[in-house]
Amino acid sequence: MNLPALHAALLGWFSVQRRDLPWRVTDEQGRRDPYRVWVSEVLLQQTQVVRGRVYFERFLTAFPTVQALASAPQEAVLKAWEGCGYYARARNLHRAAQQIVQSGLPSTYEGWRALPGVGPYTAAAVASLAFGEAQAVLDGNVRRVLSRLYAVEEPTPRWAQETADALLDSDHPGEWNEALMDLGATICTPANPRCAECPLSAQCAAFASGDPAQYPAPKKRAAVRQISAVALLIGTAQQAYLEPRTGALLGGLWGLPLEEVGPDEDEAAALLRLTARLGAATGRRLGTAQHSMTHRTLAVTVYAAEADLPLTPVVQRPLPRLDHKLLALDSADRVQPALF
DNA sequence: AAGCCGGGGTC
DNA sequence: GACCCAGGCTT
Repeated sequence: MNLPALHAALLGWFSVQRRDLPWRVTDEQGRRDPYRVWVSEVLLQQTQVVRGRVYFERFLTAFPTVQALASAPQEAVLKAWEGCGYYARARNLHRAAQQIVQSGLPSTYEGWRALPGVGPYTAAAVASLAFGEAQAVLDGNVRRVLSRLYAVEEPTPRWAQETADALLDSDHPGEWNEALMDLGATICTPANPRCAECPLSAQCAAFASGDPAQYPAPKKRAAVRQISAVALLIGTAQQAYLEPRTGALLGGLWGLPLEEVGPDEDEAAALLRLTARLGAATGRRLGTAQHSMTHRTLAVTVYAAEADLPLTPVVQRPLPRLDHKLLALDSADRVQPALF
């Protein structure tokens, strides 16, 4: 591989085709705010740029500085993250902000890597983009570009990182990293890559093979589980009894009280468990909502219920999309006597 | 190394 | 429905 030619080709393309993104703004000296870079990188973990962009604006408005983030309640941080998924990212971001206020802002790869929620990718991205350190990022885009460049169908993590390290333009590490990712996102796409517009096609083994899209081979994925559950709406879609969710799944968020329908169980049994736990009286059936997550498909049936429990305004709590769907079953066709 | 963690875009 | 997305943490 001719490295100088590779660097010149990609950086030349990037100088013209780079995407204009809010976390790429620089000051008069051409420096970026490390806080903005860090927030954007965490937001973009397993999240596409178009969506990350919306949440970035929302998040930076709520927490313009690392001090503002550190001093906010965790629930406010999760509220700004509501609907974005992978909520451990928000909890870790919050914890890391508090560590930064205590111990100072890291300026090296190793320093960033030590913070919660900052892995090899994010540490390399912040170190190179905000501090000019020569660290190569390896994300899904880079993995795919390298897989094609060398026609390696099943790149191991080790091979991919070593190859990314070897190709890095140490004189322009931040630019190089972003250029490689932009190429993967806009030209070297998973399906139907636009090789005719690619600045690296002349050096690309997958292009030479005639079927670049076969690289890399698809990853094997875990089977999706089907889950049924029942939930109670005590109150209204605007003002309801909500429970905090704990554990890995949706931890830190709130939602309607919910019970899973066991494999050898009918819905009535789960409903009985739920009403017994809360001392609630079941009302009418409001409907069933379907919700799919990466690893499971949920069918949740919601019942109206009465109980002597505190109601809180829904807008005050961070709720996952699932619970917004459940609340939407309390639809306009339901008469709300309190309003009349 | 493999599972788990959301939600949505795209083909 | 399959596959993916500027991944990281836990086991």
